[in-house]
Amino acid sequence: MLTSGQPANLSPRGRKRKEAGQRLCQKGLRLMAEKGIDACRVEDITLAAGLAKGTFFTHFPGKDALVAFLCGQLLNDLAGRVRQVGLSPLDARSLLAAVWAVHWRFFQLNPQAAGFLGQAWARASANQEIKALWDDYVDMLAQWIAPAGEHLGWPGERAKELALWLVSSSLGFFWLGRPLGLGGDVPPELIERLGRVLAGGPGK
Amino acid sequence: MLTSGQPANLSPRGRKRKEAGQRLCQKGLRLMAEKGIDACRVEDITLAAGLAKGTFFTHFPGKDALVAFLCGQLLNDLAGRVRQVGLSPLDARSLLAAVWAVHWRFFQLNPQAAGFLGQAWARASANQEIKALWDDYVDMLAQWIAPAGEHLGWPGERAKELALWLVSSSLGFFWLGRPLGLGGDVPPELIERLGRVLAGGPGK
Amino acid sequence: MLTSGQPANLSPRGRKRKEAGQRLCQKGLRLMAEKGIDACRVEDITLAAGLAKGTFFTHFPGKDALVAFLCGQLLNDLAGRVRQVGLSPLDARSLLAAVWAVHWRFFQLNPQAAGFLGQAWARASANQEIKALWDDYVDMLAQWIAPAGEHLGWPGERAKELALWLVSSSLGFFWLGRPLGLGGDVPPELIERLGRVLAGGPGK
Amino acid sequence: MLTSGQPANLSPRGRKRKEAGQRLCQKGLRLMAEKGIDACRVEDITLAAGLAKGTFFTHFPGKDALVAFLCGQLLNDLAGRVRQVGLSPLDARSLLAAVWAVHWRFFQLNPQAAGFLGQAWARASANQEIKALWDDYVDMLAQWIAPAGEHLGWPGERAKELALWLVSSSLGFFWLGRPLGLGGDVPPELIERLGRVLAGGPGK
DNA sequence: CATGAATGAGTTTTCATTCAT
DNA sequence: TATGAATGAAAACTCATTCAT
Repeated sequence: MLTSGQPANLSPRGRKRKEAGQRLCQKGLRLMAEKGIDACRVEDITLAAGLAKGTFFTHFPGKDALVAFLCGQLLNDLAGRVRQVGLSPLDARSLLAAVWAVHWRFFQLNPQAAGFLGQAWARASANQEIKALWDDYVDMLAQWIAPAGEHLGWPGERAKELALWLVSSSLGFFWLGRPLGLGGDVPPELIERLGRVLAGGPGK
Repeated sequence: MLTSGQPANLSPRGRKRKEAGQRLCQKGLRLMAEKGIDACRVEDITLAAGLAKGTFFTHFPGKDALVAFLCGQLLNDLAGRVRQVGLSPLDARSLLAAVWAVHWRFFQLNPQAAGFLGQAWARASANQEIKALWDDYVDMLAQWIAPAGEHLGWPGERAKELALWLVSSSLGFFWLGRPLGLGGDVPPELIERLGRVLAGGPGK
Repeated sequence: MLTSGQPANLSPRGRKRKEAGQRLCQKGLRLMAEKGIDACRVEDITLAAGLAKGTFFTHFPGKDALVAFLCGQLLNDLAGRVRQVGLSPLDARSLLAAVWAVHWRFFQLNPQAAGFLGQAWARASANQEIKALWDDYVDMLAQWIAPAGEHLGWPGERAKELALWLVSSSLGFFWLGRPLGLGGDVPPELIERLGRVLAGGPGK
Repeated sequence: MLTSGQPANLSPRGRKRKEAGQRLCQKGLRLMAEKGIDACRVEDITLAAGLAKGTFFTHFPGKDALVAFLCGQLLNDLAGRVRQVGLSPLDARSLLAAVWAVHWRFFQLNPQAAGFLGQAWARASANQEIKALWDDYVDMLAQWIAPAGEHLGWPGERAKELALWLVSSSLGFFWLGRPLGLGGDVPPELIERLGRVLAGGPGK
């Protein structure tokens, strides 16, 4: 696998191998997001990474494993950003808004992530590993925002739905929007207003 | 094709064929939504419809055609419901809220539709027909809601993004939520509150 | 089948059916010669003949049967022309030349026949009926020309080879030539000279 | 591809692969000539070559490619033999006779070649590559024999037809003859006489 | 470890033929 | 008899995965 604890003391050989694995991830993410997970062959990825087809299987047990690994990586990344939001004390509303904004910005700046996760999600029904990753992520998010939600009158036992709403409204927007050429350049002030307009809020 | 024009006098043979075509659509929608468009073989669909494999190709030129046809049908259905919203005069905020609610309810009651459209979307980059259908739908929606949006300070030239937001936030929720067992039973009052909480609106 | 003995007293229904069968043969010959026997679907033929697909099988037991029938028809036609040559008394050389010329002209004027027979031949190994038709034709021809051949010193037990030579050198020329755009307009005097030049004859 | 350039240092792996490719060609030629190009499945070929079905497609992009490759190989072989005829100075008549004899002997000794080329030809209308190969071959041959033809009174602008005649009268004979069991054992002296008898030449 | 040739299961699609109407 | 919908066998081709070198 690729997640090696120690950051240091790698033999030059080990370093090269690690770099190869990272290239596999990078190129794999890009190609799968662009061409579609199914339409992207293992060989496309290894070719882009400058490796031979067979080498792929020394890094991952199979194509599905790469998909799951990338899912985990992206969700991990997101989780880290969400955690940082919690470091600064915020009132309930601001917390939710901040969490939402984290997701929005992440997908706006990583259209590949939106494209990839959107597709990967379609496999959740067939692939237990992916489903579990998403489940865990939404769970974690729900625990984080549950207090804020309850403070605003959102029932605690429905926190998962609130979390799902935060994720899906941002991921969905960019996933559906990218192929249409929409979303990439929405100016910040409009983003803030999005929910308000929708909700019939004051709009200022 | 499956155009459901006149319910008029069909020979018993014609009726049978039409029913077969509808069964193909129904079962196709269900199976593709559940197992994934790619994972669902043509034979799975015909078997479920009680037909032989080859019969599929007398109804549709290929698998892609069924996917596109179903996309068109679902978006058409949605468009019809949106149009009905316009019949009763509403202020800007209520209009947007109503349009959003139409989408939300549609996907809540048709989880298959969410599952299917979510996946079909992944093929928009590769399948021009599907992309065009989506493009047209978002376009139509944008024109419908542009005045209301402008009334609330949302720039008219960004109406497509607003439309996308309305669609994606509802489709995304149910698409991501269903495999997790979320979304199906969210009570109406929470749904109304969703956007408000998110947007930091009054929330009460 | 299509070969009905009685030329007359056909009910109007019978006449129509006979005409349909002839249309099937005509269009079938043309389409198969043009597109290739395998590439030409049964439906292509019935469509061109203004009939429904299923009707084909009330005229012929299968596609192969049409191919064989057309083979037989064409070879029959050829045989008839060859027989006419025998009616006028000719010396040995002139007889052979005349028989060859009959074939040559037939294929020059019926490029479809050359195209069709050429392909049909490829099926002789798999289709006993076609093989038998050819075998019979060559046999018949061999008996016709054997005396003339022997008169010129060609051993009688090799008459089949002589017959084959007469047929193949004309059929081959037009079959290979047509797709290249060659052969259709070779002027008569060159045709006469063909064999002489090749054989090193006087050439005048 | 199968370019047989240098017989030089090939890794044992490369040698094995090359041999596999050659086996594919050999068996493919034989099977297609015998059973018919269309009736011969890719798997028939690979099985005969001791390989798995999929391996075929690592050597050739598809079945058509093998057909075209074999066409090219056979015509190349023929071309080489024709070129050798030109090395020894001959008068016009002898040159034409020699060129014809080269074709005749080639097809007599390689009945598979006749069977295969005959069929491959039927695909010239559909397959541009094959058509081009034949076109080039006839063109080349025409240029070679044009002077000799003109010397004997055959118009230079009709040299292609003369070339076609030389090829088709030999290829046609063996192609049509083999399934009938004719042609394989025609003694040399009869071969020489063939054209003379046909042409009404001296016949002795 | 890296390589890339070999594998073969799996999928779409075609089309001759059957048969109920 | 004519029709055309249904059938299902067959074939080409793809590609994840294995494994000898």
